[in-house]
Amino acid sequence: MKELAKQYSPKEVESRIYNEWLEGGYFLAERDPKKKPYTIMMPPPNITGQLHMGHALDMTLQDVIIRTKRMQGYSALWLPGTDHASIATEAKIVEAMREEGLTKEDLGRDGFLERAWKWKEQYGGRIVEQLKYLGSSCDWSRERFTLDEGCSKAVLEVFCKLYEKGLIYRGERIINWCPHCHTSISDAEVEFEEQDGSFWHIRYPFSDGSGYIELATTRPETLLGDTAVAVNPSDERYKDVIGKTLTLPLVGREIPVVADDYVETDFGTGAVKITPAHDPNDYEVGLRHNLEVINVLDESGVINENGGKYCGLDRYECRKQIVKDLENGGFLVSVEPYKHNVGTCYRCGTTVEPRVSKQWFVKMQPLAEPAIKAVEEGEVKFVPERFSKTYFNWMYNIKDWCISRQLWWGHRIPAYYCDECGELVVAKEAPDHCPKCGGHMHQDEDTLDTWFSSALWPFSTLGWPEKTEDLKYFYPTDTLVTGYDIIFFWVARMIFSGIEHTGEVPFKNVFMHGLVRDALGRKMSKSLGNGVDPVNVIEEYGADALRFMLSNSVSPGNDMRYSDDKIVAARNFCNKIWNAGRFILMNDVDDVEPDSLPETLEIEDKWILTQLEGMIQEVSANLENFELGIAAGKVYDFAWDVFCDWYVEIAKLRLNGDDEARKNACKQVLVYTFTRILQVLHPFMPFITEAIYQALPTSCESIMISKWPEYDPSLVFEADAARFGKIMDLIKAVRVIRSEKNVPPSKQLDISVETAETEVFIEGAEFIKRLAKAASVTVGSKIDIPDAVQAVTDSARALIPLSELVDREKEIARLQKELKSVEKDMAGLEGRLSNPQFLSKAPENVVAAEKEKLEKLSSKKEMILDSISKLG
RNA sequence: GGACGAUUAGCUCAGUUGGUAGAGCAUCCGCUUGACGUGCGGAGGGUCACAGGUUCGAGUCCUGUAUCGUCCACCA
Repeated sequence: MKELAKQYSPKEVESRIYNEWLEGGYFLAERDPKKKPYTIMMPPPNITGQLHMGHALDMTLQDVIIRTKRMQGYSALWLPGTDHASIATEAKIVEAMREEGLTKEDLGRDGFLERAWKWKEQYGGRIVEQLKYLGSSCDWSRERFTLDEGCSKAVLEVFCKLYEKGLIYRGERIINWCPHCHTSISDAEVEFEEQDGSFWHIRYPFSDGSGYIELATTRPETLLGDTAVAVNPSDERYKDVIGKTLTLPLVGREIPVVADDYVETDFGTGAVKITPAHDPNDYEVGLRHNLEVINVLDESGVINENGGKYCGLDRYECRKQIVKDLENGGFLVSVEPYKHNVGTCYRCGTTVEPRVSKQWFVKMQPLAEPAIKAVEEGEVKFVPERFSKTYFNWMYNIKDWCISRQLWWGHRIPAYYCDECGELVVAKEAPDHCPKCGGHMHQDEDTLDTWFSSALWPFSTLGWPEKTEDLKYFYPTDTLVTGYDIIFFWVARMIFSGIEHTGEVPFKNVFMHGLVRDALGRKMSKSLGNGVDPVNVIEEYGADALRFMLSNSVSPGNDMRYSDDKIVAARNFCNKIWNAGRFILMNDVDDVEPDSLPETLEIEDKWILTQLEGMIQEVSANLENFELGIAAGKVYDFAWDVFCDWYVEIAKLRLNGDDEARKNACKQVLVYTFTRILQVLHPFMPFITEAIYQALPTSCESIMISKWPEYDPSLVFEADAARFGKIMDLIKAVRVIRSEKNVPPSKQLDISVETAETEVFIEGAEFIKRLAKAASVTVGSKIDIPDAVQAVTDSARALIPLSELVDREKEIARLQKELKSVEKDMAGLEGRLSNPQFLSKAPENVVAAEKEKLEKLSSKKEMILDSISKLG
């Protein structure tokens, strides 16, 4: 007989079992032509990162799905990997270097990259190890890294292909510049944040001395780059000044007044200073009016030589100085406090500066169109569906994607320029010399946006652009699991990339989840210090508890809260399962034939099997529809309330009895049912279910490769289950009486059951004895016991002679109260059933169900009335 | 300015196609019950944010309002 400890201790089993899985090779996905593939690509965590609750949720959901599919007979591939996260990683390395007094330039590009790779070796493995603590069943043999050889090859291929098609171009545009990260960032990487600022009203004098124009700005320092003032052509106030010349205060530059529809007449003064180099709208105006573009900021946000005497001042220092000078010069009219949205860098939070510079872009329009269509036509489905709206909204208004970054850590842009003639060549391999003049060529200094390589993840990881066997078998993938926060960054870009480069959508389903917040609903963040480290939680409560807590409280697309209460509840559930297993094993089940049922099934067996089948059917459907939280809840209820609290308690009757045949039959049903509970629970709680499974008599060496239980209608016994339900109802009713009358469990009762269905309760007498603590159970169609307390159900009433406890008045009052509630329910039902509209319009089965309810209630009412009359 | 989400028991949240509300935790009562006190049995507690509408019937569908939250846009 195998024995388990009284309490489940995760630490003792988790690492052992994970290693067994690894050794068994169960995570490896084979290209089995007899099986259907099911593929999930893991959203690659950043190499710099540590596992946080968001990862834990994301990974748990993926593991639940992939484990289910694997058990369901699919060739299930969950491909893991990490992301080089160019900007985030480079920032961290630069920061570390700064503590040593080093800059990037000190090391040079090669030296820096060497250091970055070392960093990757050092920290890249950490998060992977943490994924293993969680129990993640990824195919580690296929682990990838966005900067590895294969992914880099895919990036080169894509870049060159898009360039040849004219979908990648280089040009001078206004882009978002992060003065802290020293790089351009894409529109998606800018986060807007409401800030308190000021609105400075300034007057720009006309050059001919005929007065001035008043305008307002939130960024006075950009005045240094002004090359015009714009007004709306239809604005009566400024009709006569269009075309006149102004003298830019402090600078003295002559700038024109131009007319442009972009200017709103009812905002501010109706006149706008135009700084083409440092504002996206102004840039557009500048293009329309052929204005000069004067860049006044350097890469750190410091005023450059174009700023004249302000050169060398930080942008905010300059702002103060300019305001002071404007005031002294009499140009400042007024200052008002002003709340406005300021763009910040999503990585470092620094206020971004729009800046004109030469960058590489992806032309989005032609790529977006088929990607929109794929979602519209349901080739890619969002779960929940509403996120497709977010997706469409972004895709319909898409702008070209700035992909060049002034960083070193990343895929270097495969563009080469001739030192002599400036000729540009884009090629996978560096050309020896200029094809035009034979001159020496040098490579573009910039690298690509990290999301450029992530966008290729679903196929670059399978070997694309080679037509590998893996690619043929596992692509397109099935489901992407990720948070709604990266729809733009990643999901959308994977969709158009997949379609463009492979001709197929990269995945069929996008299962979105929300954020894990703290117990108070706040975002977990470093600055708040409210983050909960999943590794600590695993150490304290076990990976299964964490996983179950996360999957039990998830609902698609919604945020969730982490709380200690929930994790404790999940831990307790683990313990419950553990002890159920322990109980079964204590009953000497080694010889039980696995996966078979006894020839003779008793009523409680038929009942539990009926319940089991229903649960299997529902949970399988819920999992199929990505309703993981509902699925987890159902297994929890079934395992705890149905199996442990009822079936196991009743099983003890046979297990403690002398009839060996019945004993063995009971063991068999116990093992059969519990094994299926473990299997259905396994995707959620892989470790504990494996530990118990291996101790049980089974036909498979590991639960994770065992066959998922399928709904078997031959094990559904509705009539028997209904009869058993009547017995349960009576037991519950007696328990209520016991509790209300404060009858201690040690006091055994003599219970008489009066019922029209005597055979049901004769069959259930033993159950009633055990679960309602009765010394004897007498069943009859007519029972007359004076001074009995009565427990009434739909189909029977239990009479309990408790003369010493019976206070007639109180008992009558109690019954009267119950009568009232029954009558209330009946009134509702009768009302409906006497409504001709209801009878004619409601579906038949609904009407029949209502009638049945009413019949039950009315017989219950009769019994209560009878009880009252007997007492009175 | 636009879009979306949330609003259900004291707290955290379920509620799958409309059939008169559920769980966990918390509270209260009882329990040395031969798996488990990380447990067992029982109880109390909700006019499902508000106002209309559709329907025989609405927590569930429609319209509007309020509060909170998120995303997008960015009027200088």
